[in-house]
Amino acid sequence: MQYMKKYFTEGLIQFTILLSLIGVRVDVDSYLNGYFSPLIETDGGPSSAFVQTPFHRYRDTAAGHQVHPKCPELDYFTSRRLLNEVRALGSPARFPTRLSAWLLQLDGAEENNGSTDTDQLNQESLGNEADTGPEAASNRAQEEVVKDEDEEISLDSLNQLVRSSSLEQEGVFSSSALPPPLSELQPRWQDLLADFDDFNSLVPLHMSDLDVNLANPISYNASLQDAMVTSGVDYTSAPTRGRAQITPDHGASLFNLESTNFSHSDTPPAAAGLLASPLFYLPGNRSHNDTSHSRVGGYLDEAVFEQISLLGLEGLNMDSELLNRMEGGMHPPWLEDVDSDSGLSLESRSRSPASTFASSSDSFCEDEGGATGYSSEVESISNKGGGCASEFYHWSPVDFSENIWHDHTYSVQLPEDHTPYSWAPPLKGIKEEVMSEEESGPEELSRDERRLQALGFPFSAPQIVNMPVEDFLELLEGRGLSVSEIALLRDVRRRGKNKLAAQNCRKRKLDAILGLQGEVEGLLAQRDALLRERAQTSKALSSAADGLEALSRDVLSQLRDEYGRPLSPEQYIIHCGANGRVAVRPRTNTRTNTTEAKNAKRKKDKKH
DNA sequence: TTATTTTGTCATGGC
DNA sequence: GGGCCATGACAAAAT
Repeated sequence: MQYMKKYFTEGLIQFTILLSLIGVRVDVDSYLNGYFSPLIETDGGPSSAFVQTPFHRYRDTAAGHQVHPKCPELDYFTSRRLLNEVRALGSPARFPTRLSAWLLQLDGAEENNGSTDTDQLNQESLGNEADTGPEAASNRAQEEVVKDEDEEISLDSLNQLVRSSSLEQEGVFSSSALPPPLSELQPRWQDLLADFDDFNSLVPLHMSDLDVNLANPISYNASLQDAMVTSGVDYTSAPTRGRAQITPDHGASLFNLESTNFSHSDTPPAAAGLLASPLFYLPGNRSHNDTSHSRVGGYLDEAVFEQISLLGLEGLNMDSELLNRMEGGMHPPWLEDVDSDSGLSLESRSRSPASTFASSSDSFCEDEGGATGYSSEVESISNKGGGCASEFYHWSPVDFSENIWHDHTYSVQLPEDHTPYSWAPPLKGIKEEVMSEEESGPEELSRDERRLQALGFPFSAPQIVNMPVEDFLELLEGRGLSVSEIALLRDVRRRGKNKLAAQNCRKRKLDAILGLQGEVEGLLAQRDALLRERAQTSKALSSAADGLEALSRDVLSQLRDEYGRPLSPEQYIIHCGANGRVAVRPRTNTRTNTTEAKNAKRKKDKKH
């Protein structure tokens, strides 16, 4: 099944290239990630990332520079975002200047946009290729070879040491038929012992190198990062692949190489070839402006005016102060503050309509099938034509169907695109929205959004959540809201913030688990390496001991006792004192049989 | 249909 | 004291 999928994917890519040749825009990346059909028009908006945290920025890539497929760095999405801003505020008629300017800028933006982003993207891609390409991999491989050579050198040195000692002994004692006097043997023994000192010094040096090598966390971190971004798509080659995503402007994400499983070896040329391919819309490429660009621009215009036409242009009785604040700049101060530590969606697709509303902290009921509880209260207030609720009730309710978020993917959003009023759904949400509109009608609203909508409150839940506390308190106090309304707003804010906090917490927990997993793997690898090192050292030491034993026997066989008889190795040993003097001493009872002791030691080592 | 995972929410504690 | 954040626990939705 995997092979079939692989072949199907490759075939799909080839088919996509053919479609691109004939001018059909295909979003392969989105298709391969299962967000929506590759041929469907991406109608939606920027990523759901309303606020961001560093880990969200780094979620999908080890280096943190990978462009997420949902990344709203496209003018098309920017335009949709502006549209959503207008819609979120109730009516475009409230901001005629801004809206007109925006609409007039569309054509200019079509011509001017995209090239810089794409240029930068390509440069980053090439830069990443240079940093993480096969050259870097080759360097890493060379480093590993050097490390291996170090180990081999250490072991070879040890073996040569033992062999040289033996050869030297043979040369010394075979050169003369008569046994040399002990005074002549002593320097030789000192040389041999000095060699053993060198041998001793070799082991800790080697072990320290081993520690350095094994303690190097880079490899573990890299694999961990790879594992973290591996989700259905093989990202294991990401570090060397670099960012080869081709992202033309206006949302026409033509190809995303990250969705294809290139191997380490063929990725750089493949990426370079694709970058240079006329199939991709590169900055300055004439075909870009002539084909996809204009076509997407046409889609944009159609979509924009279609959406505007759906908004309704009737006037709204907006609170003048709020209106002034919003008209003063489509980015109120509290909404500029959304670049916080979370890239999570505040809005979520509502749970089941039948989900129970069991919050004990507020007094609002589900407003389905006839508003009850708080909704009815709001309605009653508005019907009476008094109170703050009536003010908000005349607001054109925010079209929350366009603001349904269900981004559980911690998507990345570029800082320049985090316009707080843009509550367009992420791509996944787009898919759901498209499907829902075609099949089952508009998406259901979240519980809080339904309440806010029933209240006719001019702010969406994310706006309530992200506005500074000063503005929020001013909102609560300066509007003459009822206790239940204040409780609702407080609950909305509290739940929204806690939702983000929970998502951050879970992400941190996951990262911690993955980090610990990598650490455990690293420690296991280090343990294995140390065990291998110990075995090698023991083997070398045993060999050296054998050589020493042979040398001792050779020396003793050539020595004579006072009666002219050769010394028996079973009765005498050659002892080296601390001062370097070498002497022949009778064996003691505790050390009568070195062979047995040696064998016992070997058995003991084998057990380990 | 069931088991597992994901997500939202609440409660609690610390800052 | 209030707001915010982190986190465990629970329930419901999603897979």
